[in-house]
This record gives sequence, structure tokens and C-alpha cells, in this order.
Amino acid sequence: MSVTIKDIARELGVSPATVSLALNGSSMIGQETTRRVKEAAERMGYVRNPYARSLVKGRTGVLGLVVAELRTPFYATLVQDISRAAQEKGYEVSVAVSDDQGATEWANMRRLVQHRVEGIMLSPVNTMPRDPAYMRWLQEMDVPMVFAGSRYVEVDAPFVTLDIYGGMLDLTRRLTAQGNRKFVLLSGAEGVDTMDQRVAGFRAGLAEAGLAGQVWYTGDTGYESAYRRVLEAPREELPQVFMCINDLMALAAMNALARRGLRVPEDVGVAGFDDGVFAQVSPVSLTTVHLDLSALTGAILEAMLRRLNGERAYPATIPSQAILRRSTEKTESKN
Amino acid sequence: MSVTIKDIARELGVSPATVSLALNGSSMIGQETTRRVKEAAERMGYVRNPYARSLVKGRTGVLGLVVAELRTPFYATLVQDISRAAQEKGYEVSVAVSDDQGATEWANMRRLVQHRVEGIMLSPVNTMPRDPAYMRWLQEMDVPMVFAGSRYVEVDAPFVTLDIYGGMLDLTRRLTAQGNRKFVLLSGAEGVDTMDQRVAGFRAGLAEAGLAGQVWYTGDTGYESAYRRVLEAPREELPQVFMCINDLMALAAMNALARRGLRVPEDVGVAGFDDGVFAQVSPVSLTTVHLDLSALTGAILEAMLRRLNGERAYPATIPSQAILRRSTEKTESKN
DNA sequence: TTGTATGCGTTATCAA
DNA sequence: TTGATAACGCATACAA
Repeated sequence: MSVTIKDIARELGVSPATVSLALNGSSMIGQETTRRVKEAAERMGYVRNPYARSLVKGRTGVLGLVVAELRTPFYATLVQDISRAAQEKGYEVSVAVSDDQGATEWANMRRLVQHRVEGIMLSPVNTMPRDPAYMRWLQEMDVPMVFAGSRYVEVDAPFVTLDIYGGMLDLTRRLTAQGNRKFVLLSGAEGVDTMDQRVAGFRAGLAEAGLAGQVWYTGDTGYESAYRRVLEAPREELPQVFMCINDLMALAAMNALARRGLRVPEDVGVAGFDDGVFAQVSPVSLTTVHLDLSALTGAILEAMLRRLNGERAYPATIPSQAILRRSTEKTESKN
Repeated sequence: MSVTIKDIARELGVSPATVSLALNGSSMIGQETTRRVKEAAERMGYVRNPYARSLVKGRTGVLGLVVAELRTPFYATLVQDISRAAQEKGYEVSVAVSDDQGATEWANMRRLVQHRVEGIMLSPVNTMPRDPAYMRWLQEMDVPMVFAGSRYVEVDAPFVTLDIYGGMLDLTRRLTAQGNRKFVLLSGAEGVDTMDQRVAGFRAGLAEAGLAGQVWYTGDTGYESAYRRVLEAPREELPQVFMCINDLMALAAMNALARRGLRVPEDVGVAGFDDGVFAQVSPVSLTTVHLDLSALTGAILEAMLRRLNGERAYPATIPSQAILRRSTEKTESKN
């Protein structure tokens, strides 16, 4: 095995306790002794064993972060930012990916609990229906937890979410204000909270203008199905503006429209949601809803740390705002 | 604190040793006793403390995975796939992100070593020049390591890499065979191994056809700078085919060309590299080099496990192949 | 088949 | 200012 404080103690003819104290910079140890201990530790290649330390201190210094998946920029950013910020606060972060499966998520949570993480930040899979046994387990689990990005309404725990309802509402309002009257919202599937909230914001915005749009469900939130759906839609069903529940589907809509020989925004407008990397690579700059991820990650970690300090963490919702760009630039109505 | 085997032992009037053995399914314990112990453990909410276990067993069951960043699909996939596969083999994976900084990478490596991971899979940042002290440290570090995806040639360790040189060579050959003669390769910066290999493959492929193309360095591998570079290039410098060191830059080139009123592939061809998500969202289907990520992740973990078993792991290179799609479809030369 | 004793590497409590 | 000793929770060699 590796070098331990005992080895250093023997080498220097002092006691292990002295070495431990010196290494931790205790003021009870003489300067000269401290210097000698540190020098020997360096020379002998000593690295502290955090497992032994955790055992006696009763805390691990590890936080858990569970995300639904990792391949979309949203989650990648979440993981990267939270890890870094947590490290600056002296915590390690153990990441677990749920592969969009509720069962895997539960398994991940169990694993983290077993590994004695001090707190868990959960960005839930969020599909319906949910396993009631899991919801109960979550509620009764005694590791401090905060929801990150979205949440299970069944479980009473602090949460930091993005105001996606408000973002979609804002966007819809801005677009109706431009005089558009015929809308289609391209969504994935029903029964996912975060999707349903977008739909709700969409409907609310239209209702304010005395309108009622359509929602097309493509089955998933990917590119392919959105592309096909728009490509195959009868000409007369096409709206003035396609709104989409993420930028990726917006890209699909734009490309499908181009394939049909329709111009964006002159013939049909397109709007996305996220303002992430896909908005950046859009052929014409994309109207979308900006999500403030850095505010989100900051608030998540803050809530987690508050809970760890035994303070109360209040639910927070990060506002989201529509950003109008060229893909919906006003033009004479045609449809 | 939480429930320990001592608590269970006291509850049942047996010794802690018995409980430990029963919980680990030892055949030396009577069936009835085992049953009672397991029942009590369940009832009392016992969870084993992996820190204590690691301390006595001398192994942690944790592997480290260090990646340069996390926001590109390549790394996200790497992390997700390797974590899952490793878990199936009974290992935890501790992920660290280097933020594209050599110094952060070193810090990450130190942290993992300190945390007593049993092995480290390193997907290096790979910029030039490199800190020689770091290279030496890597070489002398005594935790088993394998390079994942790319490597430092200065360090002698097993590696599993993608044959990006060969992929680029293959692609270039196929495109010259189509009769194209004027090429530009859009790259990021010089001095990054993985970039330089692409350039080398490009040049080698052209040389075989008696050609010599140009390389345009945009400074980084992002969308914006590639877009601007193509947009602002004098008309007469435009090639028959833009090759790009990743799909993202290819997308940028396509959009910039469209902005200039040029059609792809009729006026100018465009090819990417990766065959990842950005190839999928391309307005016209993108010629690119396919990287076999699942073969890669499988081989990485296998190499890691071999090293952990004390076996020798041989360097492996996963072949990459060009895929011709519409964005370079042969057309009468014009330039 | 079960219990006792010991040690893993560290920190904490007391004495010296 | 330092040293001896006892924990932390678990696994195991050995004794019963």
C-alpha cells in the first residue's frame, strides 16, 4: 500500500498524532516540527487517505448530482458548472446519469445514498406516470436533496427551476403582438411536466389574444421525427409560425421547410426554445427563449449549501425571456 | 449517525462478525441466521458504509475518468457510455472535467489519485506546448492509467484512440477520386495533436493525387469564427470543397456559403468530421467521417480492466471511415 | 456455526 | 508542545 502518517511518524521518530496535527496545520505543534513533517511527507510521497478521514469525521465531502441524461447541452452545462462551483466550495461531486429512465434514476439515487453523499441535487427524468413507491422513497429519504432544473410536484423538497411556462408565454405574446394568428407548437410527447408547461404557456399566450393554436406531438423531442412531421404536413395545415419546444426541433422545422421550398421567415416563421448551441448553428438566426443556465446552476448549489447548513432553502424560479431574431421577422401575412 | 452492523448485532443478540458474514452471503453462516440478519438489516434501514469497507479491503472500487470538456457530444457520449459499462463491471466512475486547461487537468488527476481511484482513464486536453513537469508526473504516477480517445505521445501508457488520420485520409481520397482539385481545410489552431493529425491526413490524401490544398486556421474549433472566415473569404479563394475538422465548422461553412448566395453542393462542396449530432441537423445531408464511439468506449474500458488485472493492455486504434452524403455530391467543376 | 480480537488510516481526547 | 490511546465501521484470521 501507500505511505501513511505512521510511516512518516516512524521516519521522524514522532507520534502519528503529531504528524496528523502538523499536516493539518494545527497551531499546537511547533514550527520546526511542522516544517520537518511537511518536508518528510512531501519527500515520501504521502497522500492523505480520504476514506479513513471520512470514517472518523463522519462526513464525506461528496455531493451527488443526478441528471436525466448528458448529451444535450443543457445537462452537460449543468454538470460542468455545478462540479466546478462545488469544488470551489470544497465539495466533490459524484455524477450519475439516468438515461432518461425512471428506474435507473431510482437506482442512481440509492447508490448515492449508499455512498454516503452529504446531499443530492436531482434533475429528474420527469416522465408520467411515476412510480408511487419511488416518490414515497424520495420523500422519506433522509439525505438532504434539492431539485435542479425541474421537479416532481409529488415530492416536498426545495427546488430551483427555470420558468419555462413564463418563457413560452412571453414568446407567444411577442409573436401574437407581431400580428401572427395561426400557430402550431411542435412538441414531443404528452405527460412530461417540462413539456406540458411549455404547452400551457403557449395556450395561455394565445388565449390572451383570442386565439387557439394547434399542438403537434411527434413522439419524441428529437430532430428526425420533427423533420418528417413538418415535411409531410399538408400545405394548408402549415401555420404562420412554427413554435418548437426546443431549438433542435426548430432546426428540423427550418430544414424541412427549406426542403419544401419555403423560405424562413418570409413564408413561415420558426421559433425555438433554449437558446443553446443549436440556436447558434441555425441557418437564419433563431427566435427562441433564453434560459439563464448560469443563474440556474448558481442557485442550485446555493440551495444545496443552505440545506447542508441546516438553513431553509426557498424554492426559486429563474425567469426566462423570449429573444426575437430573424427567423420570425414580421412580414406580410400570407396564409 | 446511521445504522451499523453493531446495531444489528445487538438487536439480534449475535456478534458483529456474524452479521458481516451473513450480509456478505458467506456459506459459513446458518441459513436461518442469515435470513434473520438480512431481515433485520432491511427493517432497520441498514446501508453498508463503503468508506469503512474500502479502508479494510484496500480497494475503493472507483475508476477515474478525466475529460477535456463535456459540452461536445463526443465527450458526453464517452462519459455516459463508460460510466454505464463500468457500473456493470462493478466499478463506480468518478468524472472530472478539465475545462480545456492543462493545469486543471493536472489538478483533476491529482485529486483522483488522492481519492484512491484504482485506475484512471484520461482523455487529455492535448494542447501544445505541454508542461514537462506534468508529463513527468504522469509518467511516474503509480495509478494504472489508459489514454482514452487521444493521448500524449510523451507518456508511455496504453491508449485507445480513434484513427483520425486514417479517417481524414480516406475522406480526402474519396473526394479527389470524384474529380475535385481545389481544397481548403478549415481547422482551429495548430499545435493540438488531434487537429494536426487531421491536417496530416488531408495533406497526405492530396499528395497522393498530386495536389496541395490550403489550410485555414480560424483560431478555435467553434462555429462563429469558421462562419466569419468563410463569409469574408474573397470569391476567388473559395475551393471546390471545404473540408472541416469537425461537423460544427462544416455547418458554419454551409451557412456562410448560403448567406453568400452559394449553393451546397452545386457551387461548393462541404465535408465535416465526427458524424455526430451536428451532421444530423445539417440542412443538406453532410459528408463526414464516422467515428465509432461505441467501439471506442468498449475498448477503453477493456484496456482499463486489463491493466487492473495486471495484464498488459495493447494500444488500440479504432478505424474511422468516410461517409459520402449529399453535401459533396459530384457536379460539374466550376471554380 | 458463531464469537473474539485485530487492523485498515485518520482524527480526537486526554495525559504527560 | 507532544504522545498514547481510543474510536470511526467493517472484514477476517483464528479460537471456541
